[in-house]
Amino acid sequence: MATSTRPGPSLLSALPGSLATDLFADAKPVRLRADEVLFIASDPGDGCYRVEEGLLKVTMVSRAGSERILAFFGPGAIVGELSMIDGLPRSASVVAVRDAALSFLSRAAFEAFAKKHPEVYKSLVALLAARLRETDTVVAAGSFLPLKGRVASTLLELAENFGQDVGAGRVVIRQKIGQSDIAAMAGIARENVSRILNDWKRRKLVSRLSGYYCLENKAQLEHEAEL
Amino acid sequence: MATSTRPGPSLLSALPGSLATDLFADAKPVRLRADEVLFIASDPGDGCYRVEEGLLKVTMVSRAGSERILAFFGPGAIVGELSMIDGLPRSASVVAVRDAALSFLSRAAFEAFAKKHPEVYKSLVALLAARLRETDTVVAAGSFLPLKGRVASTLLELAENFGQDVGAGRVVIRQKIGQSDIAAMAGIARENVSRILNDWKRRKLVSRLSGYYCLENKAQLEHEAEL
DNA sequence: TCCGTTCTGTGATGGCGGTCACTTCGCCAA
DNA sequence: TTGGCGAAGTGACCGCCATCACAGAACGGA
Repeated sequence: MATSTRPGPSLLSALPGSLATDLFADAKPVRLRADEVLFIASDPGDGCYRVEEGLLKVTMVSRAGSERILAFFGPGAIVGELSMIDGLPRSASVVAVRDAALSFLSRAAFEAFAKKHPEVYKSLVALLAARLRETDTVVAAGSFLPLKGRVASTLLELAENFGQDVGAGRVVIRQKIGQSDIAAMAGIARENVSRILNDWKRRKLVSRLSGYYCLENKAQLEHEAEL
Repeated sequence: MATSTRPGPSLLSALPGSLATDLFADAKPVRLRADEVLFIASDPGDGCYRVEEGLLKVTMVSRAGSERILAFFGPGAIVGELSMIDGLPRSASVVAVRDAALSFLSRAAFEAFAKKHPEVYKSLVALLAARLRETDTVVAAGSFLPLKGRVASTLLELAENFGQDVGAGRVVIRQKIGQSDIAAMAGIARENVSRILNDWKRRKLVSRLSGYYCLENKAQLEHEAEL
């Protein structure tokens, strides 16, 4: 029943309905307040979480303190699966952007479940494959695109995950994302995001409706994001 | 026989011995000459290859023609698994750096095998997880490190895959890799690789023995590569 | 051994984009 | 309304690094 929220919450994260339900059936609930840290890179860790509600960000932080956001994850998404799989320390940090509720699944629980339902591996493999594709395009964007291109690319990624189509190719990003977050995703300075976004507002490529960014002309943005 | 070269060819790519042998038991052999293209990004594709001998590089190429090398793969490595998994177009291009021999495994063959031996999924998952970790550190390096750091990071990655320890912390990279390739891996200009490498030669951090780069002081390089 | 071709070394130059320093806006709470 | 505070806008500056332009080195045939 109702396996998918209509716009498709994210190819990058969700497991197919019934499987996920069973897998997390008796996972331990975890709550986070806004800005609370779930874990940081290099922490030991051997389980993953499913986001039930709220919003998380996955980041890498430099010694100097600047952060690069690898992804935002909303309801349905899985985080922390790498350490669950290989038992190594967490590869990145995860922080709640706003209050969030999660379910924790230990490696042991996962393996027990997987023994009975080997199909989960298929889903896991699909999930990892999708992440790998996404990360590869991030590397490519960082290598080839100038500022504008990277911002365009970032907006499109957000639209992919949180976008709601509202006709005529217009897409609203249904999460409050600030410029500094966009900057941290694109890996550029916040000031430049401001400049670029304004330019695009004037040229009617994007707009802002009560705090939410809206892509007015997705096609044009895709063109900007081309390698 | 001889499934493994002694130093452990690469955490990032190989499957555990017996499994791999069986899985690729009747895979179709493929041969490539140096510089020949196996496939390019966006090609359709639904199978993967195991490198039997030779050397491949995985790259993203921009419209403008510049390339970013995501990885080099030698014997034992698996390439093209993403399309095998999800059936989508190839996410990157693969080119033979020198003459190479591969085994091709179709998606169908893989799935048939996986039905009988669900353990392969575990290996696949481990493989993908390792790749994801690697890619994440590439993103981080690109975000935070200055030129030197990225070169250091690149050399260490090469050492990881192709390094042979020769005592006293010295590691030789047992593949002929030119400066332009290092540059393309680090995502910087070739000229700067030259400058940096010379600086390091003077300071005895690296050396070159008949065409092979050698890390004389791995610890110091790791320090350069720190976020 | 000689030559061509492909790699490597090095300076000069310029531009993209980061940083700094503010100002202005928008939102909420008193 | 009115402060207050964080987010967003904008200009000026400046440094890192890509680019350009060659000069050597090295290597691999003929």
